[in-house]
Amino acid sequence: MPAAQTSTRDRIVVAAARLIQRQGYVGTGIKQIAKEAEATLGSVYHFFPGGKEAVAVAAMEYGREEFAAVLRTALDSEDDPAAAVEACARVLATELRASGWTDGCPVTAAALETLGTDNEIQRACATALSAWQAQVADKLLRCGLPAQDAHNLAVTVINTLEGAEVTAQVNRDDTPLLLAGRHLSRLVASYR
Amino acid sequence: MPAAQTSTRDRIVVAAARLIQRQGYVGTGIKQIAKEAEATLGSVYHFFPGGKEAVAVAAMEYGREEFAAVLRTALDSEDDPAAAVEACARVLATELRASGWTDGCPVTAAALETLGTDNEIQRACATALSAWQAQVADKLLRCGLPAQDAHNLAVTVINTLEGAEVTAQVNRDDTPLLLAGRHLSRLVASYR
DNA sequence: CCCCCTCTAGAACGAACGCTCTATCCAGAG
DNA sequence: CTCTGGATAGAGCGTTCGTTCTAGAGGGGG
Repeated sequence: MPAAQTSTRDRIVVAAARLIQRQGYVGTGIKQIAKEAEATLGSVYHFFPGGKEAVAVAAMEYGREEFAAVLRTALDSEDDPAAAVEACARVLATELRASGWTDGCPVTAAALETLGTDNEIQRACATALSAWQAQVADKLLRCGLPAQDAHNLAVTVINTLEGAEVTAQVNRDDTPLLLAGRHLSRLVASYR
Repeated sequence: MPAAQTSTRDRIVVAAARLIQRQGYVGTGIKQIAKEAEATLGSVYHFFPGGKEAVAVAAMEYGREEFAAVLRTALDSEDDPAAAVEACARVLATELRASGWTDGCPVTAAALETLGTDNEIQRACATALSAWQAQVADKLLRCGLPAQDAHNLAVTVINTLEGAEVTAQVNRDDTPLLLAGRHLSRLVASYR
């Protein structure tokens, strides 16, 4: 019984989330997940009879909540909506750099790999993106922006952060994220 | 000698580019590339002794030029820089929809899958992103924007389009791209 | 004519894949 | 104590992976 304290199931989900975030869905093997989680193959299939796809769905949900928490903290750290959006970009930049540029968006890679397949993973990724957009929209609404503007802006805010994060990872440089923060901040301010 | 007219090498590169764009680098097999290109495994390794990675690098370069051509046409279709940027988003939306939401950015998936590996594929992806940014920056410069603003904006323009395209693919809906166009247009206009 | 070189063709290899299966462990119920 | 069922453990299945290798097809120069 290694790596006690946390349940085996949780360790599997966390390990899967981290590995898929870094190597994608196809590039991550079930055996690798088991090894990283200090579990065995039998345990993985015990908790996830649906196999690799079921593990990935659980991992996407975990990643969604993890990222949502980061977003919430950043959004709540500033009263002004423009400043709040910029804070999100700053936090992402800090965390990405701290991870050695490896831990980007937890769902993008898996989403792109499973595009044509109409599966549960796609749905989980879409749900995550919607949830994050809703968080930003909620903040903008509470700051008094018109409903339509708030929802539209929230979509672009998340999308720009996603794109900037990818570029930051590829270049191993957080400038794209910081620029995204500055530009998004200016954009949001222009709607006040 | 099936599928004449085009050289075997070119068919391999084009097929690889399309497959990697849709399924990622890891998810695309060498044998699948050969089959799709109507070539044999021997031909693939004849033209690309470097193996799968060499094929992928050539595919990334092809994708870079293909996307650059689309970008060039869109940017040249409008005089006003804000309108030009919005035209890019519109063209991407049209093409993405026409492909059945499968043909997104030709390098993002491969870039994310090979993040920690410090290989040629990473370099090819970074080069592609830089090239596209340079095209946008050039347009903004020619429209009279200050050099610093033009270069910074170009980074965010490409990143936002990338992120919006991913969301559009996941949701099978081009709204994210159209919103990106509107917001980027407004952002660019605010720097005039 | 033959030689040679580019390109095509696909069998075969070891490794890794997702998954199934049986066996074992062990805490708690009776 | 025995019994039971959730949890753990990993060998082994068939398949596919990237790669290597040998063999042949085809055509221009000696």
